[in-house]
Amino acid sequence: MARTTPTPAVECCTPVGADGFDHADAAEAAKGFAALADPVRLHLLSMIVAAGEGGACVCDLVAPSGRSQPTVSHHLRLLREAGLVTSEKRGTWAWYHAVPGRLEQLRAALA
Amino acid sequence: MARTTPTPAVECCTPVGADGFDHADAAEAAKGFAALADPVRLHLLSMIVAAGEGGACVCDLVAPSGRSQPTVSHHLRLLREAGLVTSEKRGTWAWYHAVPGRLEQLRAALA
DNA sequence: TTGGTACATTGACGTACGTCGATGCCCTAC
DNA sequence: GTAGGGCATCGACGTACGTCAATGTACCAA
Repeated sequence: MARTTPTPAVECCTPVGADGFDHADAAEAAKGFAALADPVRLHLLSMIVAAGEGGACVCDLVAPSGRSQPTVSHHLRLLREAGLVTSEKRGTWAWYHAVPGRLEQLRAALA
Repeated sequence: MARTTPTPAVECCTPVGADGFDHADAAEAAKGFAALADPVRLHLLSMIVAAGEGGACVCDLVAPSGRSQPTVSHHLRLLREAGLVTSEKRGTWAWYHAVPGRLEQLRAALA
């Protein structure tokens, strides 16, 4: 805390009281941003978003990412756990879809 | 790469070619999001943004963050290195200002 | 000069992350 | 059933992160 100890001669400033963030909200938003804090995941997410309605197949995400298949699977899991994408298994292949609401939510946190 | 090895009977999907992200852009955006990937930094940034034109004094950021002064200093340094805030030393105190352009830039990356 | 205040830096510690090779599970084709 | 491909999980490794106590630096007041 500022100025709990003997105060210097001059006031430092007017305390900033209003912070728009609840602590729980901050933790929630931080998790979302953490999922975006890696170039590989941004790349994957951008491809999934670009795939639109139909979704994107993992088999077409591995090569462009330049990472091994297990690594891609790991990143997709993180994106899923952050609520940014959903996954669906269709026969042999796994399809990932973007969650626009979650993106919008994070964009709103940057106001 | 998908389908470099003998193809199964059915095509998996139509490859997603168009990803809006240049690799360099992705790395740049990832650094910005990494700076937002911590509740403490989100809290600090929100207070600095709320302080507006005048900026926020560090002495009023430490207590609300619930972290030690060195830890707050560390987080402020990361925010500064990510281009989200600037710092200015005025006499005894240090003032931090938000960089609205950088925030806008990251918000745009979520499109 | 001497003392105290504001902030940054350093060093250390535990933990989480990014990456890969190896392996396991499920589905499809034959 | 058998074989093979798609994807997730596991185990291991190096690195980066979040945190604090201790210390350093700059400034102000008496």
